[in-house]
Amino acid sequence: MTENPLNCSVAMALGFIGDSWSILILRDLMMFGGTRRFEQLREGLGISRNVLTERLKTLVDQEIVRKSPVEDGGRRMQYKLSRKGWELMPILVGINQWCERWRPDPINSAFEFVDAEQGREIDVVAIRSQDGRVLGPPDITAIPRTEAAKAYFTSLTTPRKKPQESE
Amino acid sequence: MTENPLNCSVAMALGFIGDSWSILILRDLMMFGGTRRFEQLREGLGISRNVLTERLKTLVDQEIVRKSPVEDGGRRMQYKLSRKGWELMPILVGINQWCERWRPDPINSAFEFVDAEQGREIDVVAIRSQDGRVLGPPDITAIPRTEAAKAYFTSLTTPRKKPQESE
DNA sequence: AAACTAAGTCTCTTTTTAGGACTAATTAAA
DNA sequence: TTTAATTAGTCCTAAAAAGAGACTTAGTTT
Repeated sequence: MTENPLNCSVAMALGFIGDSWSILILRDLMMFGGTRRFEQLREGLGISRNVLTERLKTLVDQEIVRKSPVEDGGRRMQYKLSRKGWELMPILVGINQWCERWRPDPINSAFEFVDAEQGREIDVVAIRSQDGRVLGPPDITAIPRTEAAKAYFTSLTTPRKKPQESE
Repeated sequence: MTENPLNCSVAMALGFIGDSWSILILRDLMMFGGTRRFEQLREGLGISRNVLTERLKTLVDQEIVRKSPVEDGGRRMQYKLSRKGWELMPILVGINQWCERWRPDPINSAFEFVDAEQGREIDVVAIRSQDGRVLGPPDITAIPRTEAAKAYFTSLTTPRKKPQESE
């Protein structure tokens, strides 16, 4: 991926989590309490070492994951989700729920996230209004905040030159 | 990406939305009411034609996006989010909110999603219990549902052979 | 009818990924 | 305490994917 004219947060985030491995690394970390070691991740995901090395480096750079020796001064390393990393969990759970909802076969999912307290099901990850109503597509609008974003809206909304509405 | 030992929904989904372009294509579609045309997407995103063609094909295959001629029988095409596609919106909004929360600079984001009714701010996309409490990391547990997932848990939790706890 | 445009396709180059072999520093075992 | 194994990588090569841009073709405008 090169440059994106509208350099929004999403585009930025996708710079470091917008590949399938990074999200799966985070999934594995979350599934196992937030901490895993290099070889566990590699074996679990079936990712090649060089790519895992590179992905972890990026995640550490972004402070999504922290790297530290298992014992002080040792060479064994562990990778641990930071708070910032943990806060991506709604995304993961959201993807998981979306898949469940739309998968063609009704077999159960490999894993499920539950409310730890008594193992109860969690609610659906959704967009809500301030007063708690779940909002669907027509209820949500994207509004541009920066000049660049406004330009993005106006310059590209008309597919063909139709400058007749000049008022 | 090749195979992933734990073939969970997330891994599956990342097979078709786990690259940065697909998500950005969806972002653009969502920003513009759900419908865009090839050239608008290409120009807006700065993606090369061949890659856009390929991405759209995958999204159409997955029924996340629908392709249809602008006029019946015409060659001008439009790409339109399906319901399945729209339901990825919480993911997008979640990523956007996460970015806002963790960005180092306090400049405003390029765009923002708002409650269309009176343009009010929306609530944070979060994981909630059935009774509406926002759940944080320690309150959520991943539980394996399939045999494969259970194996994934047990086979990989111990980094080294420590078979002394054989009971 | 001529010019233009939209939505691709094709080709070539560069960048990423996959798959392994190899390595240095520990750690564990005998 | 010497020897064997393991961990967390690096390095190399082949294969796949992405990027840039020229070219195509049928439908649209002028």
